[in-house]
Amino acid sequence: MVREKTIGRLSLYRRLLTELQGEGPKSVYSHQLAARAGVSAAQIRRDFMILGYSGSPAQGYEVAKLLDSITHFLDAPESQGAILVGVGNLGRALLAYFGTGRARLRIEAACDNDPKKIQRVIHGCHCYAMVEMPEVIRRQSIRTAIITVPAPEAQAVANDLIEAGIRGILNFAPVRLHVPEGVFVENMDMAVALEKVAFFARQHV
Amino acid sequence: MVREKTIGRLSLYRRLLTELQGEGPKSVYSHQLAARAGVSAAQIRRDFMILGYSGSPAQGYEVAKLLDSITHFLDAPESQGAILVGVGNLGRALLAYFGTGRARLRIEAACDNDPKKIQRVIHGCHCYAMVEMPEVIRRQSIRTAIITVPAPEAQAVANDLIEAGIRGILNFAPVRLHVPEGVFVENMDMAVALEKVAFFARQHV
DNA sequence: TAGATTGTTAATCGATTAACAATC
DNA sequence: TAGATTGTTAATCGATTAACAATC
Repeated sequence: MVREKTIGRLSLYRRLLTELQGEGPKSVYSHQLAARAGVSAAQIRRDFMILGYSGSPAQGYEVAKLLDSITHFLDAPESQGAILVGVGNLGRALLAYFGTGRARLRIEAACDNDPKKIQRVIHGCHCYAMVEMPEVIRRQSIRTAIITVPAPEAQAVANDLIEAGIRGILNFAPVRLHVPEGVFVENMDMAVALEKVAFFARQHV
Repeated sequence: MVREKTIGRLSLYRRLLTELQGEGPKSVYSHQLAARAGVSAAQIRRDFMILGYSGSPAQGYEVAKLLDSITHFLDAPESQGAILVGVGNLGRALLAYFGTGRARLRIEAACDNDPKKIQRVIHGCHCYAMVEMPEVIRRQSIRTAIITVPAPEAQAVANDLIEAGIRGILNFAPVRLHVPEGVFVENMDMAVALEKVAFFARQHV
């Protein structure tokens, strides 16, 4: 079983390597990537072990081959889409953010229950009514969802999503979701994050 | 030295306890809070040890006293504000999110270099020009910042913020910031988070 | 008392780092 | 070769959980 943190780092390495590729160099040493990623060189070499691609002591790692290996490891064979539920301020911001094309994962559909939003295209993404959600998920075989609804609605939305076949949730609502075994939830709790930052800002004189 | 994760959990407990208080009960057992927080009861008892408030085997923890202890531990004696840099889609969404009053920490000022935004009030928050930033930070003695500028600008913005006295940064730009010792950075890397979710959504059949 | 929960230590678990022979 | 880097194991570090006497 691959660990959560490793996957996060691989995703980060991929972005850094893509940037690096634009700058010219064909190969890279672990310590060079380490400096950019804010991670130890040993950690990086260790992470790369699971990719099945080896570097050489002389040249380090070939950027292109490394990128291929990471992509092969991280991405689905077929392209994979996500659905966003809750087209409020934050939801719209995320549609704009992931709609830029930089992102590897496309948000293929959005849902809301505000009649003013339903059947409109917002930041390039079609907004469906909540009742249409299960059908959209099944039709486009979506497995990943982003929850940006208000806290009191989040659990109900999560239940419906899982019922419709979603197996991974990026949750922006400030609630801990209860989900069955086999469903992965990543919480982006911005209030907690900001309080943490404020706390440590105060510690460091 | 208190650990990062502990602070995050305490912040979460506080929110859950505030909700609980609204529902009536005067006291709570560790295992009840555990169920809501998605954390083990032992972990919770361990976290509470640092607060200096003890529960009783008979009644558990008094909700009101527990809240007081957490607030005393987490919050600054004087109220503390934050500054947000980069009033794009995400920046505006965060101004709306933290402007609702639910949040304990107020965003007291925003900055951007778009003339259309400067000197306007956005979601209740005044937007200053970037050149005014250091003065605003010093005048209002702000120590916490939120970065929502595009990736290429993030490091330069961070440097200016730190120069002006910021000691904690909540970073939404997809870059690892290089900061001197004594400055705390929390990265909210949404692209990495979504890729992680998509990966594990695929694992769990 | 009997039973459940607390505070706290010891044991476990997992993740990171250090180290080093093998390699180019 | 000499020197630096790789893949990989062993050692370290830290965080979580289990356990249990003390308490109500």
